[in-house]
Amino acid sequence: MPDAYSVLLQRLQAAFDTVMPGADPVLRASERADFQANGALALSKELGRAPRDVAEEVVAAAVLDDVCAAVEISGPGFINLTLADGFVSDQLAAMGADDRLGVPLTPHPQTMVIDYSSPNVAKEMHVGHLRTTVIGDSLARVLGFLGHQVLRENHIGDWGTPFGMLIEQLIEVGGSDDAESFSVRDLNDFYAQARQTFDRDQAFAERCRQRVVLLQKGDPETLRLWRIFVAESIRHNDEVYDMLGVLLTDDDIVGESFYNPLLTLVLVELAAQGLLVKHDGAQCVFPPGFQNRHGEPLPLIVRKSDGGYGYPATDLACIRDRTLRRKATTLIYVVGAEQSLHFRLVFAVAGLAGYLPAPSTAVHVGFGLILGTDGKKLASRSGEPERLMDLLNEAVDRAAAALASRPSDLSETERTAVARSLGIGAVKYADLSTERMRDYVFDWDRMLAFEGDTGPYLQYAHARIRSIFRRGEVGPPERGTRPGVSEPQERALALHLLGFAAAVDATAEAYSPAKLCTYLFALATTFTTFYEACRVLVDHEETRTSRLALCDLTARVLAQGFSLLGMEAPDQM
RNA sequence: GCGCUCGUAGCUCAACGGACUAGAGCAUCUGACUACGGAUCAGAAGGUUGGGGGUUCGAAUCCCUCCGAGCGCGCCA
Repeated sequence: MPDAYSVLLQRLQAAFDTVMPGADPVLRASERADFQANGALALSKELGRAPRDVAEEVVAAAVLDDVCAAVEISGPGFINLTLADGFVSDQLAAMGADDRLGVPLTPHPQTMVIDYSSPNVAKEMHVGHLRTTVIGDSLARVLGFLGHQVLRENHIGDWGTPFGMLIEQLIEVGGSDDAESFSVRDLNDFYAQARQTFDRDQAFAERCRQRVVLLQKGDPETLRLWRIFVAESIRHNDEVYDMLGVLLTDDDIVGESFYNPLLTLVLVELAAQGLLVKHDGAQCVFPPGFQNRHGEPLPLIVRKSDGGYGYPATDLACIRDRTLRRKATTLIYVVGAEQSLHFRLVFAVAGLAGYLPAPSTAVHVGFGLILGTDGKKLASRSGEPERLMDLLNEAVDRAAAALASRPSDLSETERTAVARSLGIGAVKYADLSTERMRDYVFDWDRMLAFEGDTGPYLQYAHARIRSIFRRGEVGPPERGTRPGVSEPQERALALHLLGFAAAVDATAEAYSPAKLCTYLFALATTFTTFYEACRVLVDHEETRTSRLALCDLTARVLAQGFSLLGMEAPDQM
C-alpha cells in the first residue's frame, strides 16, 4: 500500500514532468493545507517564466481528483493540497489492516554490522556507556524493522595492557587463588591500585608488560585469571543490559581479543600493498588529506615502536573481518563524537587497504557528551563517572515513588514491572530525544518529571487508549475498519498517523532516533487533543467504531514506535 | 595554530532552501473535571534564530567572515 505522501508525490511528479522532466515537486507537509508543493517556484526560475503560470500548468496537468478535495495556488506559486476525507479514510483502513502499519520493507536490504555499547572488562559500566548502548540498540531495532539484516556487535575491551596490570597486581597481592570471588567492583579497585603503582614503579610496570606478553602467548595461569575476569565482567554487563532492556546478548560479544590473531595479518597485508611507513620505530600508514598540528602528514599507527598493537590495528582487523568474512555492506559505529578523527583515519586506511570493497561503507554514528548541571562532563562527587546501574536503579525508584502516589488498581508485582518500564523509558527517551550530536545536560528533575516531552507522557497516552477499551469492555474494531475523519481533531490525528512510515524512514536515513521521538511526541499530543474533543464511547455505533479504530491505530503506532526506541508500552500505569 | 561538532524563547530542544504568526516542552500567568485515566487539556506571555556581510523571488537552513562553547590533533583505548 503506497502511503498518502507517496501517492501525491507520484501524481505530482507526473504533472511536473510534463512541464520539465525530472523537476522536483518539493512536496512537504503544510500548515495551510495538508501538503504543499513548492517546486513551481524553483522551476519558474529555470524556465524564466512567472511562477504562478508554472504552478497553473502543473495543476492543470495533475490528476488529483480522486485523492484531493482541494488544490489551490497561493502566494507566489505554492500549490496547496487538501486531501479528500474519503482518501484519508482509505489510507487509514489500509494502514490498520497492515501488520507493519504501512511501513514498507526496504527495497535494498543490506547486511549491517552495528557496533555499540563496547564496555571495558574489569570495569563497571558507567554513564559514559549509556548513549552508545541506547542509541545503538534503537538503531538496530529500526534498521531490522526496515528489513535489513542487522548483526549486533558488542566490541568489549577485553585485551591489552590493562589486563597485564590487573593480573600482575592480583598475583602480587596474593589474590589469585580467590580470583573467582571478586566482583567487577573489586576488579575496578585492583585496577585503580595497579594503575597507581604502574605510574611510579618502573619495575612493576615492566612486570606488567611481561604479563601482557604471557597473556598473548597463552600462559595457562594468566589465561585462567583473564577468563575469570572476562566472565565476571560479562555477568555484570548482562545485569545492566537486562535492566536496560536492550537486545544485546552474549552471542553479540566480539571482543578485542577476538581480533588479536588477525593483527599480524593486517600488518602483512598493509606492507604488501606498500602502505606501511616506518616512522620513529612505529609502523604507520599516512592516508592523504590528514595533517597534524604542525601541518605534517598524520599517521595511523598500526604497530607501536615497542612492537605492540594499539586499537587502530584492531579496528582495521575488525573492518576486514566484517566486510570480507561476514560480508557486511554497511558498518555502523555508535561511538562518541570525540573519536571522529580516529574513525575518519581508520576508514581512510581501510579504504586504501581494500577492506571496504564497493559497495561497502562505514559510518561513524557519533554523539555528544552527557554533561552535569555544571556544564562539565558528567561525574559523581568523587570524580568517578556515575555507575550506570546506580543511575538506572534511581530512575526506577523514582518512577515507583511517582506510581505509589497515585490511585491504582495494579497488583504489587504489576507495579514493580510498570515502575521499571517508566523509569527506564524516561532515561532512554531523555537520551534518544535529543539530536545525537548535541551534548546534553543530565537532569534528573527534567528527565523524571514525567510531564511534557518525556517517555512516561508517551506511555501515559498509550495506557489511556488501552483504558478506553477496558472501560468500554470492547475489543478493537476489525483490522481495516475505515474511520471517518469529519471532525478536525479526527482529521489531524489521521494525517499524523499516516506520517509514520516517513518518520521511520527519516530515522534510519539520519541514524537519528530523535526523529522518531519527535514524531511520537507529536502523535501523543495530537491524540490527547482528539481525546479531549471527541468522546469515543458514544452510543452512536458508527461513530464509536470509527473512533475506536482511530484509537486502536494510534495505540499500535505508539507501541511499535516505543519498541523501535527500546521502550515498553504498559497497558496500565 | 589546524580540524570536527555546536550556537534558535529564562531553561531544554524542533524546524527536509519556502510564505502573511520560526514551532514544542519546562518554568511563569489565566482558565477547565458529577463524561472514556488531571502523569491531562484550552489559552496568554516569552525570539533582532551569536554578530556582520553575501547568494536567492525566498535563508535558522547555503557561502564568507568574526565571536563564543565543546571535543580532537603520532605510539592510551
